[in-house]
Amino acid sequence: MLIEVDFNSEEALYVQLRNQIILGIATSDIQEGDALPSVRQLADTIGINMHTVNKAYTVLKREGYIQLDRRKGAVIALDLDKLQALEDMENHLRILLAAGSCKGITRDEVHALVDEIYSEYEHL
Amino acid sequence: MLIEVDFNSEEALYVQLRNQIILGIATSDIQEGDALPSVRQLADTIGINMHTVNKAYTVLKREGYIQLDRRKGAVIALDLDKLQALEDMENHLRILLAAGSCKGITRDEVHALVDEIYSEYEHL
DNA sequence: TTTTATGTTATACTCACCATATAACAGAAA
DNA sequence: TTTCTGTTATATGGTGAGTATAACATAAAA
Repeated sequence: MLIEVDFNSEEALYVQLRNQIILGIATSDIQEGDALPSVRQLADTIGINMHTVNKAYTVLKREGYIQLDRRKGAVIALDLDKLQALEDMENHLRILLAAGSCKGITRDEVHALVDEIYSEYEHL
Repeated sequence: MLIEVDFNSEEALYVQLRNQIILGIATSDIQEGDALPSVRQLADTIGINMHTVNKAYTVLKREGYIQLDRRKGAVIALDLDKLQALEDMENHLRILLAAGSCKGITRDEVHALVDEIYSEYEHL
């Protein structure tokens, strides 16, 4: 799996890593049981510090996306706390949709966007 | 319009202000042409520094939600750059939906959430 | 005119977070 | 034993958040 980082982005590096790995899981680019590169290896590949990768992995572990195994490394292991996920999504959507609504984005247009994006996550 | 702030939140105070004002516009709590409190007045009301409110207003101005008038103060004035808004929403949704998809949230459940939230923005 | 309130700008300070650097440890694989 | 792993600790430079104080030009109200 290819992981890239934008050093000019306002977003923290470890957040970019976290997001890209979540995207990789959603698009089935990496799957349950697959191992991610070691913190030192990934850090060396993209040219950043080991601790930055470690922080991304720690966040992903806390959020229930991976488990850290001393033998296998960081392994994709999804913790399906769906209620929590729904609550998180609702909180984020409430702000995001409010901003869109102010800008004239209709409910139907949001539905179309959701369909378009979700179709990227279902081409099994 | 009631504006509250959570000092224990991880989110920056000026971001909380920005979000609440956008929510206020979306729910028609405040409307085009309405004036927001002055930076000093709002800062005094919620017990924070003037510059923090000023930063929120500056962001809202840059994002096209208000215009700052020396006579009327901060006035709601929507700049409908819909293309930019759609692009922003798509970028945010791509991450948000990926996380949800990993957690087992279906496309239909997202649609239901969108409908539920949008209905709060349309009870004119 | 004087007073008051406005947005705006400048500077400086504390605090927290980000990213880095170096180092060390215990456990497991080669 | 050697090597690699995750993990932890400590320190440093940089950046942004929030506050504090101050000053300015403008415009409304007295």
